[in-house]
Amino acid sequence: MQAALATTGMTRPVASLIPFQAEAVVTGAGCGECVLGKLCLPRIFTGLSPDSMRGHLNNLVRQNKALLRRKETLFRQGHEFEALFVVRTGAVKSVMVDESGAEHITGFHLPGDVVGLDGISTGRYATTAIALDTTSICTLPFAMLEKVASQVPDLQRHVFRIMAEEIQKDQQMMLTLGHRTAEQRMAAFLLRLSQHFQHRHLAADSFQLPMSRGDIGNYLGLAVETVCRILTRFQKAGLLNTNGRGVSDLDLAGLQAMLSAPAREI
Amino acid sequence: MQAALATTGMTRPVASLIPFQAEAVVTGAGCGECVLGKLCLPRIFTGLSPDSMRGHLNNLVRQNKALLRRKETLFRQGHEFEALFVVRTGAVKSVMVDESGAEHITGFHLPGDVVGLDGISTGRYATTAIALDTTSICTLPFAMLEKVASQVPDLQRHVFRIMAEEIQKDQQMMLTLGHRTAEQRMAAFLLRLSQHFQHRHLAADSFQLPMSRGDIGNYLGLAVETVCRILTRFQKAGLLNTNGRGVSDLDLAGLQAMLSAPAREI
DNA sequence: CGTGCATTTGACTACGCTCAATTCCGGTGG
DNA sequence: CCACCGGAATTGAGCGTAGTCAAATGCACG
Repeated sequence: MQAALATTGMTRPVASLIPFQAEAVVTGAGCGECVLGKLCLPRIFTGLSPDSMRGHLNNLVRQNKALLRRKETLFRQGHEFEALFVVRTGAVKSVMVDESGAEHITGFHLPGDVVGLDGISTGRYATTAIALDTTSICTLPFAMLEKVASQVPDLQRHVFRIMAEEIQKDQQMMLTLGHRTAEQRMAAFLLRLSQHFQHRHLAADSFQLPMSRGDIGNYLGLAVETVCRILTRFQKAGLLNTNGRGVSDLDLAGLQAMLSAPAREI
Repeated sequence: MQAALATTGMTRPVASLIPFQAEAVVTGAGCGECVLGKLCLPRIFTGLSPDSMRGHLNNLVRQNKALLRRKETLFRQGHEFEALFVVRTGAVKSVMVDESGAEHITGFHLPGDVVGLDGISTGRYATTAIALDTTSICTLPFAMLEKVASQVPDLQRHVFRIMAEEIQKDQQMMLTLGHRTAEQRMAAFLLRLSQHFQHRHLAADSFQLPMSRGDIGNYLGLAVETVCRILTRFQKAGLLNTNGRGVSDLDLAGLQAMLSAPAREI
C-alpha cells in the first residue's frame, strides 16, 4: 500500500492517514459520515455474531482511512493492484494515459462509488485515481476481500454485483459515446449525476460539479469549447442555470427528453 | 432457461439441444472442440479428486449444449438473468435497444468469450444476444456458479477475473469511442480481432469478419458508408486486403502505428 | 493586486453523416 | 444451370456538427 497511497505527481504532500475506528462500525452504528450504501459493512455482516463480525472486519477493512486533497493521487496507473477503495466524501477521477501519451478520463467517482476495479484483471491499476476535491477514502485490501468473500456468500454476491454494476455503467457509457450527439452526451451526464445525488437523498436538481469543464469534455469525448457552448445553450433554453461549477434548477424531464429524441441514426 | 433459450424474433426454430458429455470433461480430455481457455473446467478443478470434481461439474455445467443458427437468439433483453454462456464456436453479438428504440451493439463475442455478464447487476439481461453464425454455446447457470465459487476459491477468483476483464475491455472501448477518429477506431477494431485469433493460435493477419459492415459501424459509432470507405482506404494504403467478409495480409504494425499517431486532441 | 489557469465566445474548418445511386452476392425458384 | 430477387457493400456529392485556432473575460490564489 505504500506505493498505492503514494505521493501525487505534483509537489503535494502524501495523504494523511487517520486511524480507522473499527469499533464504531462493529457496534452497528455505521461509520457516521460514510455513504457506502449497500457496501456498508454492517449490512454485509448482518446475521453474524458480533465476534465473528469483528473478526472479519479487522481483516477486511484497512485500519486507517486516507484523506486526500485536491490533485493528490490514490493510486497510479501501472502500480501493483492491492486494494479497492470506496469514496466516502469528495470526488475522484480515473485517468488513463494511452500509448500516445494522451490522457483519458474513464470515470468519475462520487461518495459511495468503488474505485480501483480496473486493476483486478491484470494485477496492476489501469488508471491513476486523482482526487478532485478534498476526499476521504475507505480501503478494502483485495486479497482480504477475496478471502472473506469465500467465507461469506453474501459478500461474494455483493462483490459480483459491484463489478457487474460497473460493467453496466461502462456499457451505458459506450452507448453514450458511440451513438449520441454532443448535447445528448451532456444531458446524459447531468442526468447521471442528478440520479446519483437523488439516490443519496440529496437535491437532484441543484448541485456542484466537482470536475472542470475540461474534465467533462475529456470524459464525454468533446472539446472544452463544446462543453461550454452546450451549457450556455442549455441555460438559454431554460434547462438549467450555471454559476461556475454549480448547476441549479435542472429541468430533468427536459433533459431526459433529449435522450429519447432523434439521436444520430447509425 | 425456457425463456432464455427461446425462439428468435424472426421465424426461426428453437435452438436444438444436444446432450453434454460431462464424462469426457471429467476424465481430463477437455471438451474437444471447446476453446474456453482459462475458463476450461478441467483446469478450474485441477487438484480436486475426480469424485469431487465430478460432483461440482454436474452442478456447474448445464447438461446440454445449445446450437444456434444465424440470427437465432441466446437470450433477450429484459428477460430474467439465469446463466452465463461461453461461446465455443461461431460468434455472437450483444444488442441493446435504448429508450428511443434505436439498436446499439455493445459487444461481439468470439469462441472463448463469456456472454451475459450484463445481466448480473439487475437480474435481467441488459442486451439481446444474437448468433452471427452457426454457434455452439456452453451454459453456466449463475446460481450454481456462485455456489461452487464459494466452495472453490480458484473459481471465485476466476469469476472475478472474467468480470474484471470485461470492465477492462469496456473501458478500452470507451476510450476508442470517445477519443479516436474513424480510422483509428477501425484500426483498433481489427487489431483487437487479430489479437483474439493470435491468442488462440490462429492466423493473426488473415481471418473472416463474422459480422456485417453495418454491425461494425453500429458497434464503432460510425456510419456504414464510413466503414466501407475506410476499408477501401486501408486497402489502397496496403494495410490489408478485403474479400467480402474476409480480410487478409493485415499490416499489424501499420495499424498499430495509427493508434499511437496524432489522435483527436480533446 | 497581479499572475495564471479556467471559462467563455467567435470565426473558420474538416471529419464524418446523409442522401442517392450503383454494384456485388447469396439464396431461391424456374 | 441460369435468372432473378433482396439485402449487403460500395462509391459519389453535398452538408452539418463539432473540432481547431484565436482572443477576451472571469476567477482563485499567492
